Parts: sequence; structure tokens; C-alpha cells
Amino acid sequence: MEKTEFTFLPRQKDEDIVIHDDSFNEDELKALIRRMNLKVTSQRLLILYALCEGRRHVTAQELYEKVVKKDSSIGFATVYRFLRHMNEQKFVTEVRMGGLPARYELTPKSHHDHLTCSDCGQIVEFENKQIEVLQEKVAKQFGFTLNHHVLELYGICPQCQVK
Amino acid sequence: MEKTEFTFLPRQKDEDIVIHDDSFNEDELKALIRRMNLKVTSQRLLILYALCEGRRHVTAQELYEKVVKKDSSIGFATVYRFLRHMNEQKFVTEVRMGGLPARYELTPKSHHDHLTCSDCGQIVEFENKQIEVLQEKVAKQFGFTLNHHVLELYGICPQCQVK
DNA sequence: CCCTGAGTTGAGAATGATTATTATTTACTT
DNA sequence: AAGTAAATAATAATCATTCTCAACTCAGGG
Repeated sequence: MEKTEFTFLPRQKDEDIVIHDDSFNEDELKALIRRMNLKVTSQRLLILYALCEGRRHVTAQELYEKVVKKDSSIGFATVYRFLRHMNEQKFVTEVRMGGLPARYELTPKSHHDHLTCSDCGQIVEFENKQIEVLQEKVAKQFGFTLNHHVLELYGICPQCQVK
Repeated sequence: MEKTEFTFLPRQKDEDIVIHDDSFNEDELKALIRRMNLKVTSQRLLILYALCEGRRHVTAQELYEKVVKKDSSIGFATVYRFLRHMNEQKFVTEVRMGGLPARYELTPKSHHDHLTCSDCGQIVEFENKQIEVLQEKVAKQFGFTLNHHVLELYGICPQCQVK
């Protein structure tokens, strides 16, 4: 288990996370930023920190609001810019749904698909091997070699159904 | 081949389309609008006409520009409004890709997904009932009611594999 | 440790797609 | 034909995101 993996293993819930000083330490975050050929700044460290420790699938605004609490002088453009960089370099993945604001997650090591609530935007992740096998089958049927797919399910979540 | 099906059978290429006076006649378009519980107006007829005759997957702007040539007084809000109505009533389907403007197509009678060649862009449409059943299963598992999904497979087509 | 220049930042303006507002016009009902 | 509810054009508003740019800061060499 290598140390550097932590940044790519986002947690499911806030409560799951206990940050010991040596797990999200500055050096590791700095190395991560350098790997993207970017300069290390306090702002970027803060943003990364918030991303690692927070809930998955945040919008840029949510992330900005979180980060502003730690450093009230930070600008939202900085958050957008950094998210864009990280997305380009595949360190985060952008998820878009309808016309709603984009949501970001640290790119997971293992693939998963999304089930999104059309009403509140909540995203549930899932993995289904059977579906994946069938996809391979379809591709083969047309002589394609498959290398990537997007599966997004849209519906209404239990909470929104009540309303 | 029933007459009323034409509106739901978008064409692959512009060249495929020959509009004889009796195929997209006003009465049929009017009936279509009334089926949505909307009033028949010259603007809506024009928009519908442009949608039926044009290429698939147009943006609201493209459609507006097309329609404005026939009636220069038409407003773009009218196009957006009507597209929204038709989308709500499932007469057109909205497709969003990245942060790009939404694209619309007349809702095809039979649902299909896409298998796209990452190399040449060729698109193969397919349908797989088994996958759809599994999707319903996943949604139910999380308490969601499913109403729509996007499944896009990306790979290399047989022709491009040879190269 | 300081200099330098290239990269980064914050603030706010700009953009682009889409939606809301409103006064006016139009379609359908009686 | 007259009344009324809906639709329209024009334009303002909104919302997420990107751009601009002057001021600031990091990294690397002397």
C-alpha cells in the first residue's frame, strides 16, 4: 500500500474520515501539485485539502464556500481554475447533469457509474459487473474494441419522491 | 407505415430528406402541437417544421437561426420556450455534453444507445434490453424511480483497428 | 539570502446559455 | 364577432463559468 494513494481514495461520508497528521500531510499534497507541473501555493493546498477531506461530488461553489472559511481572501476564480487544471490532468473528474452546475470528485482508482436525482442533483455511485460484461458483449458484436464508457442513470431519489 | 410517425423518425443525413407537400403538412403539425395542449401559432409551426426537416441534434441557437430566416421577427425566447415544452412532454430529447449548449432531437420511437469510435467518430446505435433491466434494478436498489439514462460506449471500430 | 521572471492570485468585468418579465398581440371559446 | 387566456417579441435578469489585469509570490540561481 503506497502512501501516495490516499489522494485518490475519496471517502463516502464525512464521518468516515479521520485525518491524522501524517495522512494528508503538506508534503504529499505539494508533491501532488508538482506532479501537475504547477506551483505550490497556500490556496491550492487549501483547496486540495478540502477536496480530500470533504464529501464527494462537490460543486465549485460548495468547495469555494468551504475554503473561504479557512482563508477569507481566496477568490472563487482560483477554485474554478484549479479544478479545471486538475480535471484536465485527470486528477479530478467532472460530472455534469442537465443544466446544473458541474460536480467534481477526486478521480477514483476503481471505475463506477452514477445515479443522479433529477430534482436535487444528489449523486449515488454504483458499480455493476453484469452491465459491464454486457457492454463488452455489445461492442464485440459490432467488432469494436471497447476502451471506455459513460453510464448515467437519472431518476428521483427517495427524499424527493416524498415531496 | 403510418403518417403520424414521421415526426418521431429523425433522419440520419440532410440528403436523405425529401419533403413532399403532403408529408409534413400543416394539419399534421397542428395536431402535434394540440396533442401537447398548446395553441397553434405560426411560430410553433415554423419551429416544428425546421426541426423535422433539419439535421439531428441541433442547439436552440441553430434552430433559432434557421427559423429567423423564414420569419425575421421571431424571438429566440420563443424557440427556447417551445423546446422546453416539447422536452417536458417528451416530444424532443435534450442531450447535453460537457458544458456545451444543449442539443435537441425529435424523440425517437425506439430507445437506443450509442457505440462511438474514438478514432473516426462513427456512431453505431444499439439497444440492449438486458442492460436496461439491470439499470432498473440498480435504481430500485437505491430507492430511485428511474426515468432516463445515458449509455455511451467508446472504442475503436473494425475499420480503424486495421490501420 | 536576495533577485528575477514566470506563474498565480483576487476582484470584478465579461461571457454565453437560458429564463423571467412585461406590455402587446393572437388563438380559440361562446 | 367579443372576450379571455395564452403566446409573443424584446429586453432585462440570472447563473455558472471564464477572462482580464495589476499586484503578488514561488522557485531557482547567484
